[in-house]
Amino acid sequence: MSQQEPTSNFIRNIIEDDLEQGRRDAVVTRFPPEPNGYLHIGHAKSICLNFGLAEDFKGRCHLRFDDTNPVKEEDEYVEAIKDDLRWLGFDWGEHLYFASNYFEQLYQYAEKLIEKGKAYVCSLPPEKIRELRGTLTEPGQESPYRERSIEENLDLFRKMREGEFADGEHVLRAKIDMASGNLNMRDPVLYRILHAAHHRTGDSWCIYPMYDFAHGQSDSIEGVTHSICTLEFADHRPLYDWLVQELEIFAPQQIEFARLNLSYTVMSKRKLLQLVTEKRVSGWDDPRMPTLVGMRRRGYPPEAIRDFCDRIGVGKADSRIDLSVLEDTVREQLNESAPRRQAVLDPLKVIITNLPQDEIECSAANHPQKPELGKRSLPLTREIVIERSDFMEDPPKKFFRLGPGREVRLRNGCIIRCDEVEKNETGEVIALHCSCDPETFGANPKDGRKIKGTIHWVSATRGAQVPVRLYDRLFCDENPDKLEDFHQGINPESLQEITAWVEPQLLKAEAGEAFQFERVGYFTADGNDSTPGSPVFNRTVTLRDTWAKVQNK
RNA sequence: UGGGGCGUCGCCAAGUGGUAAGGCACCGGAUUUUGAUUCCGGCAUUCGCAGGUUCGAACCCUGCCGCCCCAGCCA
Repeated sequence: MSQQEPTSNFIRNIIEDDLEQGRRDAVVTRFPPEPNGYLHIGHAKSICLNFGLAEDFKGRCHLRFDDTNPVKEEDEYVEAIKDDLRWLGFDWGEHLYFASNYFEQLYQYAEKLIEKGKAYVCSLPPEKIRELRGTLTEPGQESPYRERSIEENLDLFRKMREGEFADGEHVLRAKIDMASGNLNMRDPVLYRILHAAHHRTGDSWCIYPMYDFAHGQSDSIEGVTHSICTLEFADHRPLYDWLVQELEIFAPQQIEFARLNLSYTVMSKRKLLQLVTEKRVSGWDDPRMPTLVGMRRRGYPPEAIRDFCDRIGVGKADSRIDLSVLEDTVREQLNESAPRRQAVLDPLKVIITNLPQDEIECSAANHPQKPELGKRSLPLTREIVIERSDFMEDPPKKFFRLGPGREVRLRNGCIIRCDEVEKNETGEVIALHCSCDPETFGANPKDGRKIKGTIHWVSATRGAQVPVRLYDRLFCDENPDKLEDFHQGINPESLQEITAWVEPQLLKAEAGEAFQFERVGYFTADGNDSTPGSPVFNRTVTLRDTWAKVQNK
């Protein structure tokens, strides 16, 4: 992968400047997922950014679960997220944290705020709070409970903690400015009552801090210097800074960047969850999903995803990256690492009428550009199958494949000529009768004739048939998010299940192993459905196909 | 109409007053027992628009235009 200097971005510039000016003497970042769902490629951008920055500036990056909402979070997700992170290749070392570990500290911070007269218990019902918040253009109105005494606030807040009230009865609010143009500053709710068991703290608490009262303080407690988040939190920064200042604690700097959007896919957890619950896909790890588990199952190497995150850059402009960028990184990675094999997706029988022996052992390189990866043998028999699309009865001049009377090279084998086309009653071509030139195994024709085309094949008697899933983009609309209903953009042909012919070697494929099926694409043995001796292949990505491009003109 | 953010090639993105990096895509052409890979070459006289400052502006100033986000006791 690219060893050159990472391209600069505004966050790097800020950090470099902070270091040079002496505002900071170390770099501490963090990746703060909420354990309420699976990670997707958008999270990968944030992960690569945070861990990458820490690595480049010789600092550290924490993994902190932002678990302040017990009704949505589960331990199962914590483990899944850790697993994804490790798979991507990142290591948080000893720095695994949970916002819930700070609940007591956070509570003390809240009392401090009350004591400073900067927070109060508000007993308005939710609807009333919303009503008094005002609108985008009109200022809000102050809560009638805003001027409660410090003593009363403290007493009420302590009783909230003790469980003396029901959910929603009271709330702790910051006392800031109901007329602020920034809605987040209109006395935001800091704590709410929630009689719910938390995945880590169990029933110890019945009041839980809101995001705004947990995130910045958690950053502060951990000594995070640069708290990097997405653009929609920019409006929260004044509150983040206000809390840090009023609490008189270490001040991290929040920096916002634009979240990732990928063409032909949706990224919101809500929509992804919908795809799963509505059974439009087989699960969070369906190979068509933009989730990390899905991409892993599809066969995308983690290196490719990291390379992708490097290539797309970091900025503040809304953008949508073309899927081809991701596919390119996947191909680049797999081209290097995947052993080559032969497989036929859509078979057409070929009978080699004059093959000198029943079976000939052909030697094939596992990777033509890397002889060190060795060779394997490939059985060539009188009956083989080739790709239907490699034959045309009435081919155009530039078709370098098989046609009546035409010659073509069998990859890793010899040259054959199509002598006869066999059809059934309906006129469908069912087999080709060909003759071979036995002199051309591993050699060019003696008479100097040039054979332009090479096609792949599989022995019809020695090859095997295995299930293959051809995946395509989940959406045919470039930006499903802007559709009235994103379901309208779903690609009805995103999955095609077929039975393909593969060379004998492929039966030994192990779950997760990736291959290039020559001239077709990269395929990975499915991690869930493959069993020893009977792999199931997922098409990870096709090969570039300039011939298809020419044809479409 | 309040607050915040953004506008550099089809899609991303460097650039921070000295005369437009790079990647993807696209278009040639060479090599090739994968129409793959690899390799060469092409691809913004111009930076949302209009003025201004300057010897000189994508970068500074002014004014417009357009797009995104915010009214959860979600994160």
